[in-house]
Amino acid sequence: MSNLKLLNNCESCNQGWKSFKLLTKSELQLINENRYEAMFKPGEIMLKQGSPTSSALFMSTGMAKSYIEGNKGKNFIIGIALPGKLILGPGAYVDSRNSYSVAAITPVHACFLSFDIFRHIVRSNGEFAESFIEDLSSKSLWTHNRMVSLVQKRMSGRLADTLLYLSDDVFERDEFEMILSRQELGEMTSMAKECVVRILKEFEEAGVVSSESSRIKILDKERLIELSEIG
Amino acid sequence: MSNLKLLNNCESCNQGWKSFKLLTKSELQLINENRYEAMFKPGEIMLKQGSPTSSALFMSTGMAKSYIEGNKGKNFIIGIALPGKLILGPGAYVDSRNSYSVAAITPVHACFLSFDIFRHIVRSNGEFAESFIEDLSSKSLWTHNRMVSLVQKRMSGRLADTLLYLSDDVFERDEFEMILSRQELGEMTSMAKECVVRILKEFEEAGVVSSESSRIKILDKERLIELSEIG
DNA sequence: AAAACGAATTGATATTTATCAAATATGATC
DNA sequence: GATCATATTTGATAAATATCAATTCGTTTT
Repeated sequence: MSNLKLLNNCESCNQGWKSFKLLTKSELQLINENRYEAMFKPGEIMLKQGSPTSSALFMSTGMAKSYIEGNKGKNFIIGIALPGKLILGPGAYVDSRNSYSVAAITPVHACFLSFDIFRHIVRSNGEFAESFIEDLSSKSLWTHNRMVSLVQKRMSGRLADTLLYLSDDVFERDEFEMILSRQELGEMTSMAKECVVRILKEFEEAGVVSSESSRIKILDKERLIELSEIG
Repeated sequence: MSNLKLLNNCESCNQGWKSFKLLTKSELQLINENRYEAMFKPGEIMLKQGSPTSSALFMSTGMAKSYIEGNKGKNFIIGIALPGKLILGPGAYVDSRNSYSVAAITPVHACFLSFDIFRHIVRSNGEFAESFIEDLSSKSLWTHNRMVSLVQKRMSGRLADTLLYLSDDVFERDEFEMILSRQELGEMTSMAKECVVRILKEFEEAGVVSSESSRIKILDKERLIELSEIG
């Protein structure tokens, strides 16, 4: 991991979190002066569960997976971290520990921002605080939906949900590089990797998706949504 | 549901949320003047999923269940709402809809507080905002733990977790009234009610818990924790 | 190109969990 | 206390999912 300062400042960063628009010039400058820029190669851990939450993380390019290291070494993938979104686990405000790990999937370019300063600004800037609360809330809402999906749907419904997530929220297109291995898809949908293979094959045979090498294409989105709803 | 004003004001309410201590006199008064007090009988719905989040809710006495109405009428119980804790779903800051329902289990005495005013104070009082963020964060952390438990553990581990939750967090003692039906225990642990019965019986036969009528006693907490860890 | 490695796939089987139907218990109501 | 409704329990069975072992495939290394 190299650590050159590649961006001049946060103001010129076009991947900045939208909430940063609510900061004053001096607040933004404070953030800017206390950031640390880094590059990660695929597979490298950017944030380790259990380590102190000394910083909030922003990605300017690349994709990463957020995951919880659960019981007996089994991981649970929370979701894909994307540029322009805040990465700051709930532990920051509870026990000052990162509540999950984050690992780069593609090459990642990211900034670590001082959490102390972040916290200070949250206290003093009400609009920013509200915006942060909105961010926390929408993540929480997403987690709730996720939980209901995982708990109430069968494998095909869960896998359909994850394919829709990748298509709608991550790549914003119907054809995309499958950046997760079958194992990882399993860690996201609570399935054994072999079952991922089987259900995916079912989807292919039904003409819902096609996959050549590592590329996935959603052929029949209607049907995929239906599969998600059937559960 | 009757609606007498039984408490004079928030200041004298000894069940108030701890964050309220951070409010100024005038802020607390504002809250107080815009609250609406209500009593609920067991089974009555206090907050309905999907309805507008016009208010935050505080219970001064009683217990309620928070639950998501999921796919095909199946419920998922998030947890037990207790006096002195804020009830305000993440939807408030996202789509202005209650993201889950809340129903009284015992008789409940509660106050509805204007969300507009709550929101206004969050913006203007940084300490209060931070305290609210801490609250959101700890709920979020709890949800993450919950999700890992539900996804990675087998039935006995999940049920052990829920019994520990009731004992440690809800009743704060090892013997308590089982306020949830087997059906509801199932909605909390993602199990069929018949399976709840069976596993509970296993626990009894192993001398881990005892239950006479609707009273549950944890006899061997060590072992129950072990069961939770085994998963 | 051959070898080596890990990921993906497949089939067979075991385990876990849900469902169904029936019986029993519990509690509320008259 | 009899009756009704509902919750709990039980046993039998079915469905869903995981595991194991073997093979194939794709990449990288030699």
